[in-house]
Amino acid sequence: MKSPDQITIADVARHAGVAGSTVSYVLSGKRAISEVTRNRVLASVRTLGYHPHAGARALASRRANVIALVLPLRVGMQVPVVMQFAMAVVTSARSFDHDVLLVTSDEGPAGLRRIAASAMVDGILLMDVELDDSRVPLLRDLTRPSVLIGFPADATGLTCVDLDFHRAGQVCVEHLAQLGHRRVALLGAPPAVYDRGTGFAHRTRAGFTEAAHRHGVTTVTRPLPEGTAAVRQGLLDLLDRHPDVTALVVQNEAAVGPVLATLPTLGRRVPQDVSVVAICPDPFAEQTSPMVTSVPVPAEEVARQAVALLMRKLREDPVPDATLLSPRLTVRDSTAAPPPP
Amino acid sequence: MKSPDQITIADVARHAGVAGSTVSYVLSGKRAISEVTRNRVLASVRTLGYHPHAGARALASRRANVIALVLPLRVGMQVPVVMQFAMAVVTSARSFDHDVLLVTSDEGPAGLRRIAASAMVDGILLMDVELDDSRVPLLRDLTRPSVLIGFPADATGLTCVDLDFHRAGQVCVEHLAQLGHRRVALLGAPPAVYDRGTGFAHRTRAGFTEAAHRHGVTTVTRPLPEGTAAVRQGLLDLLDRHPDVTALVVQNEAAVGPVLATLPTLGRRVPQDVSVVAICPDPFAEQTSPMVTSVPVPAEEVARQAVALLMRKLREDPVPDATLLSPRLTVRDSTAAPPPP
DNA sequence: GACGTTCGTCGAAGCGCTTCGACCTGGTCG
DNA sequence: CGACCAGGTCGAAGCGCTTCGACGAACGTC
Repeated sequence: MKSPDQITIADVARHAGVAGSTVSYVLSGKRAISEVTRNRVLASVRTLGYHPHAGARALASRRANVIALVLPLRVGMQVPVVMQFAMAVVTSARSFDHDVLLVTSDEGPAGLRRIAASAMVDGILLMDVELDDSRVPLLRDLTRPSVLIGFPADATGLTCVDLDFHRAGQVCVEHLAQLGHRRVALLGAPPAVYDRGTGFAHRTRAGFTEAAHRHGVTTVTRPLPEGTAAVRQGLLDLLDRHPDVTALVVQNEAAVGPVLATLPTLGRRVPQDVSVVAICPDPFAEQTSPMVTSVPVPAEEVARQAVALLMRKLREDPVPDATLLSPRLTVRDSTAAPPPP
Repeated sequence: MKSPDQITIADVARHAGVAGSTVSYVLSGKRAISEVTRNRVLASVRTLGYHPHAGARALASRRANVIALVLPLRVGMQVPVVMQFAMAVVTSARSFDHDVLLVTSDEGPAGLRRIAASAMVDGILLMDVELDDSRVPLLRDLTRPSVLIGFPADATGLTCVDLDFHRAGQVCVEHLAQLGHRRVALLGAPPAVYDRGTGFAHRTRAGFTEAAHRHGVTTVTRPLPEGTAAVRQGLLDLLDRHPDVTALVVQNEAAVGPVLATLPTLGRRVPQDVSVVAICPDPFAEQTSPMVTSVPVPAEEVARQAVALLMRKLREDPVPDATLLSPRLTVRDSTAAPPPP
C-alpha cells in the first residue's frame, strides 16, 4: 500500500508510458527528448500534480536548490531595510528556481558549518557584515560559495556587494556644496554602530569628509543615538556649538523623522534655514514632511545583485570580488541654498 | 576517489568500527545502544566533523526537519514586528532542531503547494493572515500541518495563534475609563488595512467599542493614513470635530511617534490635556517622548507559541484550534486623568 | 548496401540515510 | 539445564531522484 501523498517520478513515468529517466530528462532538459514525448510527459506531470521530492533530488544531484540567508540576530535600527533585503532575496532566488533558508547568526559559526556540511544549502548569503566579522574567516574555508552584503575589513578571497557608501557620502556633500553650503554636519548611526565597526558608517564618513575637503566645505560629524528625545538633545547640542551649520546629512533611518520634526521647534525651518539630506530607504524619505532629499539604499537591487552573483558562483563562473552600486541622489523638498549670513 | 567534502555515515561507522545502522541509532536514539559503543561513535562523529546529509535524511525518514515561514510580500508599515516574528520563529525552530525556509506569498497558492508537495518542509507557518485570505482554503487540503499567526474569518479546522486583540482593545479603554476619561478616540491602522479585512484591526475595534459601551465611555474611531503630514491632518480634523476627546488609542506603529510629536504643536500637552495609549511593539513605545503607555504585541511569544504548536502537530499530538495570548498594558508617561472640563 | 552518426529512449547503479528483521550474546526462570 | 528473553548489534532493503552507458532506429555517405 502506497502512501496517498507524494507522487513519484515513477508514477509519472507509468502514466506517460515512458521510463523514469525519460521523465527526469524532460524535466531537466539535460538530454534531447522528442517533442511528442516531452508533451506527453508534461501532460502527465500536470494531471498528476507531480512535484519532485526535494530531498531525493538533492541527494542524487548534489544540489539542494536552496541558498542560506544569514541575518544577524540582533537587528539594530535598520530593521525595515533588512526586511526589504530579505524579501528581495527570496524573490530573486525564486527567479533562479532556488529557495531560501533563513538562518540567524546566533548559533554562531557552528550554525553556518552545520548548514553547509549537511548539504542543506548550495550557497550562503551573509547580510549586515561588520568590519571585523567572526563569521567571515569561517566562510573562507567552507566549501560552499558565498556572497557578502557589506564589506569586512579584509575582503580578500570573498565576494562582496554593497552600496558605494564612500561615494554616497561624497554625493551628499557635492549636492550641498553646489547649493552654496559651506559648513555641513554629518549625523550618523548610533554610536554603537561605529564601535561595532560596521563598514558602511565609516565609509560614508570617509567619503563625506574627503569630498568636503575637496569642495572647501568644513564639517562636523557625530553619531546620533536612538530615540526622539536623544535626537532632540543631540540637535540642540550640535546647533549650540556650531550655530553656523547650514546643512545636515543624516544617516540613520530612525532619526530622519525626528530630526525633521525637531528642527522647526528649534526655530530652524527646513529648508529655508537648514537643509537636510538623508541616507535612507526611499519609503522613509517619501513619508517625511517636508519630503527629504535622499540617497536611498537600494535594498532590492543589492539583493538582486547578491543573488545573481551567488548563482554565478554556483555555476562556477568567475565573478568580481567587489561590486559597488553607485548611489543616486533624489532631490526633494528639504534642501535649498543656505540663508544669507 | 571520494570527493573530499561530505563525510558520510559510513565513514563514521568505519572509524568507530561499527555498522552504519548503529551510528544512525546512536544519533537518533531510537534503539538502545551500550554506553561504550555510543561514546565511541560520538567521538568519531566529533573528530570527523560529521553532519548528516539533509537530503538523504529527508528521503529516508520522510522528515525534512524544516518548516516554512510564509510572509506576505507586501509588508506594510509593520515591518519591524514582522522581522521580530521571523527571527523569533527561527530561534524557536532551532530549539526543536528544525530550520526555517523563508517563503513569500507572491508565488501565490502554487508556491505553497510546491513547497508542501516537494517534501521540502514538514509544516507551514503562515504570518499576517487576513480575514479573507486566499492561502487559507489551500492550507486545509494540504497534507502538511500548519499554524496561522492571525485569524481568518473562517478558522474551522485550522490552528491559529495571535494576541487577543479584542481584549487588547478592552484593556486600553478600561485603563482610560479608570483614569476618568469619558470620550475616547481609536486611531487605527491605515484605511487599506481595514479594507483588506485584516483581522486584528477589526477585532481591536470591536473590543474597544464594546468595553467603551460597558463603561459608559463614548467613542470615535477612525483609520489613520501613513505619513507624518497625513497624521497631522487626521489629528487636526479629529480634534476639530470632537474637541471633547481627552484620550487616544493608537494602533499604528508608524503613527505613534508622529501623533505624540504633533499633539503639542496643536496646543495639547501629553498627558495633561490628552492621554495616549498605543498598541505597538515595546521597542517603539520605549522610544517615544514621553514614553507611551502601551499594549505591546508580544512578537516573540506569539512566534514561540506558533512554533511549539506546529511541532506538536508534527508529532500528531492534538492541539487547540485557537490560542489567544492575553495582552498586558504597560503604564508609562503618556496617560493621566483628563483635564477638568 | 555496409558503415558510421545522430537522436531518442531505457535500465541500472548509485546518492547517504533510516529502519526492519535477524542474529548473537548472556542472563533468568521453571 | 534447556527454553526464553531482553539488550545490542548488524545487514540489507529501500526512500525518489539523477546520470551514465547502452541500445534501437532512422538517417545520410561513399
